[in-house]
Amino acid sequence: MNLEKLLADRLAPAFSAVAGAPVDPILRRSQHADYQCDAALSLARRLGRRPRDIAAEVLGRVELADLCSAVAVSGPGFLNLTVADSALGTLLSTAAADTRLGVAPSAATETVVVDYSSPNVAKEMHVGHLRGTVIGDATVRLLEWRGHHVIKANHLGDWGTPFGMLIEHLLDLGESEAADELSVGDLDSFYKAARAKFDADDAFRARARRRVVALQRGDELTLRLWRLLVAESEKYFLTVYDQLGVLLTERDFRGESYYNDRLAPVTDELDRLGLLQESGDAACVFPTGFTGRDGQPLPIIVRKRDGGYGYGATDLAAIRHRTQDLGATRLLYVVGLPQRQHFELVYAVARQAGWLSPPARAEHLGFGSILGSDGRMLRSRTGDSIKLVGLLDEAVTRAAELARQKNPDLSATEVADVARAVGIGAIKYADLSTDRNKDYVFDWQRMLSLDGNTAPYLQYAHARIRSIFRRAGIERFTPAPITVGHPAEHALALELAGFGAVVASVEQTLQFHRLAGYLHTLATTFSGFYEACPVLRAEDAVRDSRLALCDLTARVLRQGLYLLGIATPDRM
RNA sequence: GCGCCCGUAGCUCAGCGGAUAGAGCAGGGGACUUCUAAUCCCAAGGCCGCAGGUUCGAAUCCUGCCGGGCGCACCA
Repeated sequence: MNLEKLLADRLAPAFSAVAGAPVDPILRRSQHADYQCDAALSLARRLGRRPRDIAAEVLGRVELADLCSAVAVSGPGFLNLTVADSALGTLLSTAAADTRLGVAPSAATETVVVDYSSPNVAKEMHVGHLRGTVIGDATVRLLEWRGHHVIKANHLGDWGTPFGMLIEHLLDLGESEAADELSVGDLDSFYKAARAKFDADDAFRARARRRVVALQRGDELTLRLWRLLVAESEKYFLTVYDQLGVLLTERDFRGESYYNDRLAPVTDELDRLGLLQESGDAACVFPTGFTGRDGQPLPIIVRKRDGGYGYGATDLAAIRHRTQDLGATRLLYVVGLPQRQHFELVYAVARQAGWLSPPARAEHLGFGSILGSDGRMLRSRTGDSIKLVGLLDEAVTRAAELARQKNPDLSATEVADVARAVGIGAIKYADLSTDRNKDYVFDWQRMLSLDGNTAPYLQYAHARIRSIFRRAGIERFTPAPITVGHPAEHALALELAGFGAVVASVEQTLQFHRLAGYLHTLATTFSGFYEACPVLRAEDAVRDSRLALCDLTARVLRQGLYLLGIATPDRM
């Protein structure tokens, strides 16, 4: 169901014939027609001809009679295309009969690793983990739907110097008490207590340092305690993921420690390649083209002065593993924007070492911060970071109030289901509906609003369509052929026919706000259609066709929201 | 000092080198014996941070400023 591609595939040869070379027929939606083609304008200079003449010649050659009811040269040389109702009807009838809604899997599927979420063991998940987890989840859903082999990599912070103090604190508390504290999700106070002792108590600090050494040496007792910390934390993270409704499971934890055995080989290989340099008693790689303060070259610290490996080494080992062992060709890192430079360095080193060569490539999917209404990073009144579970609970509570207030007919269980879908959906949608590079302002009022570009609005649009079928007493609907006639039907059909193009585009750019924007436009266009075109009150074939349009709209909304990780209740 | 991100309507944001810069919210006006008004329709609202440049054409590309945020060696 990629109408845009159908049109482009007809225009391209006509343009190529006129230009004598391959031409991209720059096609886009238009206010002046259904689609406009801008290629003649950009071609004018190259061909030394007037753009309107080029457009006219293309118009003479292009074969569009079956797809368009009108094609005309307009303005300085645009080609305005009006899609034929008959073509829309055929296209949508086919899509409606397809479980994939006419969106085929990607032509070139590949193995993709998505590195995201990545909380730290024995540390609370806070709002800072929200965006990474939500964007990563949407990335996984979309790429999987397009048929790629997607490997979820939850790069857990499960190794490093903090574990000395955490293990010593665990010993102070006693194993079972510590496990209790962690399993109920009180990670924050556990970590803070350890930290406080580390900062205040010299003897504790000394113990913690010895413990780190024991851990790195592979001391059995120490490792057992470390595993206890990791296991309890993972258990807790899984409850958060469950509440958030993301696809991450226990199989996706791939902590930093996973790469421990590979750090020495990676370092040796960098050395053999002549990339490793001693600098200030540390073993570093200085990729070309990066400078920091005072114009000094920027290093990736592979091995620290104390002999331990830096996180750069772990990141390099992970890249090598992902491309060489897992056979991945697309490496995605859903990590906050502040770490941009770090990843640029890592990718540069990996390329120089030959672990990241075409077609394999890495991409940092950075994202901005979540801000409070004061325009500063979202924090609690006391200035602490906000616990993610608290935020999610509040979303569900607020949504439950809303559901009870708006629809008193719902049963208690229905309210609970709707509240979860709407509350969690609202948070995710607020995140995914704006450009991920930008910071965004967290605002309960706005994200839970029933109108505007929000999850509740889209969920309502979906539920409203489902209610049409309930009212009609239709349990399982078999789509009838779709016939497009009324202008509002035409507008809706045109939107529906654009779903495939949006999905294909987001597959490349991973700009989920485009998908969100598409769904919002689809929902408002549907509302216009529903306002203008009677459905159940229409007669026979028209009624069946309109029901099919309704059904297809509901399914596209449902699938689109699913790709964003958002649930669509049948009733609201 | 070097680098990255951001600056578009009162607010929150779209805008992929092309026609008169678009939505939503708030504020103004209208439409309920309803196919769920949790909706829809109408009007209003803009030196696209500033200044140059490239181009037939710039919110979009380039350069330089201004403003906000964030990085820049042994934490991840």
